[in-house]
Amino acid sequence: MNGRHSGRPTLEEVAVRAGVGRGTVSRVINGSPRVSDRAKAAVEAAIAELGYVPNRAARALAGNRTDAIALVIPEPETRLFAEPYFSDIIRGIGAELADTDMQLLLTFIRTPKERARFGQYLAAHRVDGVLLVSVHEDDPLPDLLEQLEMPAVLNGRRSDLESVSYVDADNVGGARAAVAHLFARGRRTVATITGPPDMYVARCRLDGYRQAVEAAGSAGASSELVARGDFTEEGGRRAMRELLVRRPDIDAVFAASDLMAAGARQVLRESGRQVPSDVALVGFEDSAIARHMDPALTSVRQPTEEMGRTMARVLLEEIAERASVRRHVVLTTELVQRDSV
Amino acid sequence: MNGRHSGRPTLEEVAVRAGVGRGTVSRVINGSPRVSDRAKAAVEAAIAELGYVPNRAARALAGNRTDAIALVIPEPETRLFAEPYFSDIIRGIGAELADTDMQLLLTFIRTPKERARFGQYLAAHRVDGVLLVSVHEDDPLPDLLEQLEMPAVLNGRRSDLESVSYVDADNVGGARAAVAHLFARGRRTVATITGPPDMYVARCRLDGYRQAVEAAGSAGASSELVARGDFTEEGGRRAMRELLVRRPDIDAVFAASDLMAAGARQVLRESGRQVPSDVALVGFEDSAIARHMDPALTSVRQPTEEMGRTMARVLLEEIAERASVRRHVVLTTELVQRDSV
DNA sequence: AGCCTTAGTGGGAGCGCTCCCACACCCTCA
DNA sequence: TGAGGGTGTGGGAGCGCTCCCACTAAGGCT
Repeated sequence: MNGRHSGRPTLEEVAVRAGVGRGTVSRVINGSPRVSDRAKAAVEAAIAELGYVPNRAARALAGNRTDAIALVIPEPETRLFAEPYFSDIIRGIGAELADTDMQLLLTFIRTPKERARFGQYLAAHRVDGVLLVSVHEDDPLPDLLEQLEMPAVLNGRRSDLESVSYVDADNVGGARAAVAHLFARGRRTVATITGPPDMYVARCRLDGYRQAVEAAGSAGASSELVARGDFTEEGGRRAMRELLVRRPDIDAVFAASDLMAAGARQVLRESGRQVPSDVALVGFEDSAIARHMDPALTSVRQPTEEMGRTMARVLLEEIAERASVRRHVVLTTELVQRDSV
Repeated sequence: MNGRHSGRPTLEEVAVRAGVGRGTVSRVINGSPRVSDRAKAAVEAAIAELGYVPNRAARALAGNRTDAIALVIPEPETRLFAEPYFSDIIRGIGAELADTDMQLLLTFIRTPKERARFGQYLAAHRVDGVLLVSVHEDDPLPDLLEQLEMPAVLNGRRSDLESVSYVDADNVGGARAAVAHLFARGRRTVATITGPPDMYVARCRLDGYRQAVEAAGSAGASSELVARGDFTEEGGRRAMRELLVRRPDIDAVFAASDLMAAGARQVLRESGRQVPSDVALVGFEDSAIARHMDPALTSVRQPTEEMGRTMARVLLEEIAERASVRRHVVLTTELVQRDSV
């Protein structure tokens, strides 16, 4: 059944059926304006009658393109895959691609070997473009992409100076709003648990915290109130313990991720403090964890699905136009109020 | 830069460089045994020197295959995407595919239009095989796949009679173990909150519950102790309320999903009951929610990543051998004990 | 009327592979 | 010594498209 000639109609057969040439059928399929209405109608009828579907491989070979983009997920993040954050981004990407006939390739990069292989993929132009999630500051992939002139869009950026196109959330603004909210609720001693300082996103959230502290006219951002975490639950616990030692009088904590907030809450409870009556708590990301914490965690939501959509849209634009104009998009965040503050 | 001839070496160029014919190079690349060691070495050297990477499109066109498989995610489940369950499955699939040069295509099916389009994809043989997650009983896709003789593997099955290849977890055994554990801890009145009865997985978990109840020599599975949920948190709340009305003396609940367990716990707390002292609680899936509930939820873990790996492996086998031998794999589950029982 | 444009069209050439036939070449055996 | 089998090999013929050149027909201008 699966023989050499599978009986599927080809463009040539459509042409015969429609009584036109191969070129005309190709033009109709690709939406060229240089086709008469009569020919177009005939071709469309023939396509419908025959149930013709273009052969992707032939198209790719002849056209020197692939109609496929890769979504690259580096190893350290494959865990994060479980987060609504990622899945929403992917949903967004999928939604944006639905009307296209771009294919979405999922690519995990775990080992240096896989990284090298992916480099070859790129060099061999097996995809028309690349979507990169959660890039680290020292990730060489974006530079490789740029060098190969391969259209690419990052989710987040590596630094202020990011040159490759990216779509990011307003981390500074989100953090600022969260901390401002704590002050507005009458909290005075607002601490923060940061992400790893070598991650741009972590620095942004810390900046937001500092801005809010300053705006509140508080005694300036005392460095005693800043503890370093690493975006993990355990890191959140460690940082919280540290903060309680340094400043037992803390009455609010802004954690730069929900997971760290969860860790912090455990430590707070162990120390006999109630949330929110003794210490208010705000997280970042608005993940499932936030909703299911006790009390439910107030957190900063990023427009994740929209970010995914935007990433895809931006990439498609970059692929469409040959020239490589970089695009930088920053989407606003929103504070989701629950019971922890 | 991206011109017609991109300067990438072709198989022909490799042949010239190695001083052999095109056919020989092809044979080396495809691992044919009918090549002399001398020729093989020469070709491999030439490939390395030139940095040759086969052109996928040309290969697909000439070989009538695609070296790609699709992972299909139907709409109602795109939300579940956020669950570790899915992401682990995908991770497993990715891991298994890493050593292959199979590509993984992500395909969401949201609308009937998209479903139709995907049918065309299949008919046009744009993929070599299909991985299907969370199929519903009335899902026509598996039958379509079978009819098209397209290799396919389901995650879970539609019924006992499932004919298409599948990889499933031992839902019956997992549920049985969970409920047996409740009895072993001295609970007497063990209720269950089921999934929707039109889902095979829900029926399996209910079966497991019944088996354990019978084995415990309890007064048989009183239908009073079985409440119907729908795998959602709200469904869990509703079912729990119902159970408390029918049997206020319940001292344990087995929820067929963690999300329903979370809903149940809320209702239990509202009714003034403590978990686990008054009522013990067990979930299913071992999701992030389970770990972050208060108290942490004892739950049945499925070997999700292993399921993903197995799905990919089975699919690759099915693609490799032309004949369509169906494979049915059931992997064991494990009770993860936490604080809710 | 003659010329130039433009819209619309057909089909050759080629994209880079795999498949497979034909052809050496070597060894065996009678 | 010759027929009969392997092995290993080269290269023609496609796979189904897109690109582009050549061509026709219909109009617009002087």
